[in-house]
Amino acid sequence: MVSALERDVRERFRRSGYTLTSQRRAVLEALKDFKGHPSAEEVYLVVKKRNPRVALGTVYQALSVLEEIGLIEAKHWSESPVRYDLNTEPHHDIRCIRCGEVTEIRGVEFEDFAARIRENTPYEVTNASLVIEGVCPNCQSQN
Amino acid sequence: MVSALERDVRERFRRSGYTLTSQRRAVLEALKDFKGHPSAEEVYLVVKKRNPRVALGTVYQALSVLEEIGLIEAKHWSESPVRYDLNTEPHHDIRCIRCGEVTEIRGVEFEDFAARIRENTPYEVTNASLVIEGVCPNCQSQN
DNA sequence: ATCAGTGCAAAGACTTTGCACCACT
DNA sequence: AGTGGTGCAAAGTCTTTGCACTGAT
Repeated sequence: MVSALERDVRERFRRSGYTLTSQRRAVLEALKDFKGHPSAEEVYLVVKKRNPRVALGTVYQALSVLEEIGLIEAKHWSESPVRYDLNTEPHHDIRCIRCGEVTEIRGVEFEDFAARIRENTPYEVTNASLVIEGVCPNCQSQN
Repeated sequence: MVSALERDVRERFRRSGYTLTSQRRAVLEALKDFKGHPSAEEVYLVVKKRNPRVALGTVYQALSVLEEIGLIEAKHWSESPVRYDLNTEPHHDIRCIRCGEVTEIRGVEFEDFAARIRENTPYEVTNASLVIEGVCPNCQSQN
């Protein structure tokens, strides 16, 4: 059976005009398998295991295409490298500023809030996301 | 008369243990004067006009100290350089992905939302902020 | 044959670091 | 004289770019 995600992937590539290449698919697979929010470098390492010929530059390019067509989301936390995740259910993540662990936050509804933003600006909003950082329970106890 | 901000500045430096040097003050002044959200480089250019001997590295260091003690806020939009603003009234900014213009969004209340976040995670939240991007009216009309 | 996509290396942008010097205790 | 801060340059990290090559229409 072809999954809904699979159909969505093909559909988005078709509409965008970009080609669904094996490298781009591999990046998507790597993101699917990766627990947490890998950086481009981390995605690259996973992808390279299966196909050692892929270049880091290609992974960057693939991530940028996948983000552009809405299949993945880029997270800009305050430490440097951009991290990515599959754009499935809307959800929010918090990242520990000590150890870097990323955890999902449940029970917080963002959509009404995003709607309010759209009502209150003449901009055409393309991205409204949360950056949440803190200290995880584990690191708190190590004080 | 010594302004409230001025008192706050001294107080925060005192509590933090950092020294309120002329360079750090100059960075703060530059941020006060700058309309919009300057990058470290832009702050540096302003500061250098008054004191040509300051180094870019010092500006980076000063910004990092000022952020740490809560006097300024760092904004991580999706294009690369971090941009800063004075941490005065809570407010939200949207940045045009075409021209880079930053505009304040009014009429959106974040505090209840932030409280919900705190309730729904075991992390000690140190930073919860919004990244909002879009296309400004001016750039929309240039399509 | 064409043309988007790729691999590779080199360049680029932004930021941090190391270290000698400085200024204030 | 000791300690945190500074100026400067060099190094570092993350990302993009140029270009020749490849692979699918």
